[in-house]
Amino acid sequence: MTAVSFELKHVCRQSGARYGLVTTPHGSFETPVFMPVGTRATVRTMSPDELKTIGVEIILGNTYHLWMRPGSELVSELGGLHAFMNWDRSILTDSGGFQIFSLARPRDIEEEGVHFRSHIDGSRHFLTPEKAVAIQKNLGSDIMMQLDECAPWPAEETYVRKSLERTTRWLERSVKAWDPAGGQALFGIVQGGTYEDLRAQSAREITSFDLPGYGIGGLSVGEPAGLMYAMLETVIPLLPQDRPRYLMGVGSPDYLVEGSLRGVDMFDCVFPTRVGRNGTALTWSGRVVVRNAIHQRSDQPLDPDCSCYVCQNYSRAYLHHLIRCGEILGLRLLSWHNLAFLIQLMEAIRAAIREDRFLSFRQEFFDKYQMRNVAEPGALL
RNA sequence: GGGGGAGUUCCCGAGCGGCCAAAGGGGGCAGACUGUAAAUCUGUUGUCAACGACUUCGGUGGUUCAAAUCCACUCUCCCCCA
Repeated sequence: MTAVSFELKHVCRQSGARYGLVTTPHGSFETPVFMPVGTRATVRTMSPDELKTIGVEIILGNTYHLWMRPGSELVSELGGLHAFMNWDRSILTDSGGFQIFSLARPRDIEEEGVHFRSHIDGSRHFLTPEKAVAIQKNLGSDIMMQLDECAPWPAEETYVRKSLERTTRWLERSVKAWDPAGGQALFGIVQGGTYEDLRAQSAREITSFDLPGYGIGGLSVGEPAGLMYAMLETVIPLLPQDRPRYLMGVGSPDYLVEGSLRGVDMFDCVFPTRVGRNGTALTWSGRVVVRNAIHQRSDQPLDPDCSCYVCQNYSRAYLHHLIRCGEILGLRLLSWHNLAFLIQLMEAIRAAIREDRFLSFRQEFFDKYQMRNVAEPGALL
């Protein structure tokens, strides 16, 4: 019995998009799903109870950050990440692969692993595929990610090939370090930059390992959206139907719709929380920069069609004021709304897939969703 | 009444003959943010017919090729002594 299982429940007859169910030792959730990011054992500004109220069923933690502070042994000693942070639903932990991309320099990466300077105190550390598994074992997440190398964009083809092939070798080592009967799943990660042949090569190599799920990494790192969609169209047909596909680090509402259409089951992103802390709300009409002066006197909610606590209780004018003041409640309420909005969006996506009308839903969505900022509250009507 | 100090662009505050439309900060206006070194970062912030021109540094009048910067008078504020 594997720790994490996936059941493909329905394929939309109109679009081919998937609706499924993932079960972990900490519960089940329907897919496509959005997973809020809680890098340091907390989704910034949000309590676990609030996340539950919103309807969040799985969140992320980060291997690199929790390794640096407070340390994975300490988390283990206190009963694992679930107990430590008082979150009894599912947790997926990232391996530190993204930190290779954002923190390490190219020459710090070698075959054996990657050298890091702690961003906290500057101390030197060495992360290997085996160590990433060991740390995640201490954390006790439901889904562990392999240590991978996320190449930047743009990147030379030769570099991307070397990096994807190393990611495959790192997966082999990760699998050896992993105990499939230990209550935790391990996902491999497809890389390959924006080269179709390399993406296909990586997908074949990674899926040669029989795993509970597969991540698609190295996308949404600055490349045009069209390129990302093309890569998904290359990779996803090469992934097994009966395993969840996780598009790492995505994303914005439009990406979630387009990713779901192409067969992605799981998404995660810091976007809603970060952008919220910086004064932007996500709505059915597009992005609303509540920080902007135009909302100063608006008694309207962020989104009239949103059922979240924030939209039921606070005006744009008040949120504008809180953000302008730098008040903590402002950061919280915008994070809250943005997460709640994405959860509602995913619910709507799943419903449309189940009811075989996802292409229609997508059309309606983009008819209303402006890719640029929405200034006037009236534009919501 | 006597002595000393200060008035700078929305605010605070540098500048103390030319390289000054005037540092820096705040505030304002806008942009970015996608497996979180991000409650962060970036641009912009006198006017205009705008790679040039014009108006600004309490006021007025001077000195000088040239003044926010020097001189005279004047207005306002602060401190000390009586």
